[in-house]
Amino acid sequence: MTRGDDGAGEGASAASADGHGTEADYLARYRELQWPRPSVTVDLVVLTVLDADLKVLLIRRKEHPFQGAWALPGGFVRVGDAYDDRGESVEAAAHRELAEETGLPEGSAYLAQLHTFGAPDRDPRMRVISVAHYALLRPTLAPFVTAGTDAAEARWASLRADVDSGALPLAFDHAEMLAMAVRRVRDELDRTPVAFSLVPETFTVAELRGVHEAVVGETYDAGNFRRRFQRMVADGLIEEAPGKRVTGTKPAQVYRFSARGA
Amino acid sequence: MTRGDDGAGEGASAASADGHGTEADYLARYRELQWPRPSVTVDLVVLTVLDADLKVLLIRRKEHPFQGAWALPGGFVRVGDAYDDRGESVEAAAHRELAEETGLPEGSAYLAQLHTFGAPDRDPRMRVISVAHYALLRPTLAPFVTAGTDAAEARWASLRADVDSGALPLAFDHAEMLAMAVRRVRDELDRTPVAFSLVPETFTVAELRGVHEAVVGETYDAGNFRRRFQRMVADGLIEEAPGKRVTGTKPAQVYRFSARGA
DNA sequence: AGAATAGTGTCTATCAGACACTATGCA
DNA sequence: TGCATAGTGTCTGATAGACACTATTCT
Repeated sequence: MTRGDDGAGEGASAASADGHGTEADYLARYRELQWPRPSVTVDLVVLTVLDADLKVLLIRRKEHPFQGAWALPGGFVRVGDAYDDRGESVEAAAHRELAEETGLPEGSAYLAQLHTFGAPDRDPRMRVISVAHYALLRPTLAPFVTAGTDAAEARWASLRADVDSGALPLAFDHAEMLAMAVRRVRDELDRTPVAFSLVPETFTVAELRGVHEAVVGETYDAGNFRRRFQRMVADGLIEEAPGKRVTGTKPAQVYRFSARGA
Repeated sequence: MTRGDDGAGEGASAASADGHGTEADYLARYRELQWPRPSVTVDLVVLTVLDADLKVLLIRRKEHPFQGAWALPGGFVRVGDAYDDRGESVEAAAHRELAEETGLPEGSAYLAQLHTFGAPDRDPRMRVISVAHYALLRPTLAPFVTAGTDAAEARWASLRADVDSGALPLAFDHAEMLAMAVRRVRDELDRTPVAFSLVPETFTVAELRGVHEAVVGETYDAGNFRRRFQRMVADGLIEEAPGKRVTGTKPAQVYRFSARGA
């Protein structure tokens, strides 16, 4: 790049090409300058597993564009006036939106940044750059979600049955965001403890296996999966919890995630 | 979130609360509205391996703030007027900046998005959200880089000797970006073919091993690494290239990356 | 008693790590 | 000739996958 338009760098060289003067002087002069700026939003891929099926939270659009279509929840990052009031961080915006869209208190779900989508025409109204995030919600909390959404219609859509089939086409580039989120979660499933964000606080071996199967989309050998599970117990990643899970058959031991594990 | 400020969604509900009318009408009215927007930049963590040492490209800042400090190269994403002229995509901005900062033609390096940094005060001048990327450059191209950078002083800094030691403190939140980039590359090294972006077009077993060692920061058993290498040959990921690499001792077979591999 | 799931054992193939070793070209 | 590096062989332990099997509880 040429001098004068680097990122967080020398953007004010047109106002202060020599770079002299105090920093305070510099900042004061800096505000005189204005370049066009994009709107910045966060979009959320909120995932859970219900009925052994991977689900995503979708909102029905009431406005143009894509009126009536389904879309990922999201919202603008609040930037205040961008100078004296700087507004919220991107992370804070994502947490705030997640709480607002689900009606659940902040911290109810695992939330992480996914990817920033910045194609010039991704929103027909104007230039919008969106920082996509993914959130993993326990199935025990999922039923409470729609209640929290004010006005807008919301639903848990099945990835397999509703989205991949094309029955529910998504607005904007949200299909791409969703696909990337699923790919990411699949990838992290075997390398990070994300799976524990998709089961109840306490869970059985079969329940954890069910989450893996729903996310990856194929079945696992129950015996082999149990051995992996046992290793996690041995490593201190998982610990026994009191009680048994009563099903229609032999009750199963319940476990909980142990944060102090490897 | 509440109606009226969702991300790429219903931002115009204040102007068109009923959602009726044609989409064209809607877009026309939409432009009347303005909220404060952040500046958006791309920052680049450009990495290479020289002398068995992981290096990062740094630029010396000539302006406030952080005048005289070292920083990652970067620049604004061009958004045109954000309406009729939408400007470039974030990816295009990253590629453009990489070419401008290095003086190398586009496509000379592997480039991927890393993470978006959006703390409200990360730039003291104003609200700036930066989409950080990382780029992996072959060591054979690295020496040509500084020549391409106009005016600004640039250097290949050693991560170990210059940055981690604290000898070269970085401006803004660039240390965090750098740390995240290194973590990411380490992570991908064994799961993706990124290592092939850090060796010459043709390379020996020892050269590829050297890249792994420089990135991870520990030595590998030569014999064991060779077996991994051989498996990649067997899988078609790597193929023999003509010629031998002449060193001070026994010449070594050279190989090349084969894109059609697994 | 029978169904269904919880939970165990075993065999094989693959791979990482440790390490001893041979082969070859240059100084 | 000696040395440094290229390149090979072997052993062990950890793990994934396939699959057969036992144990326990509910209906």
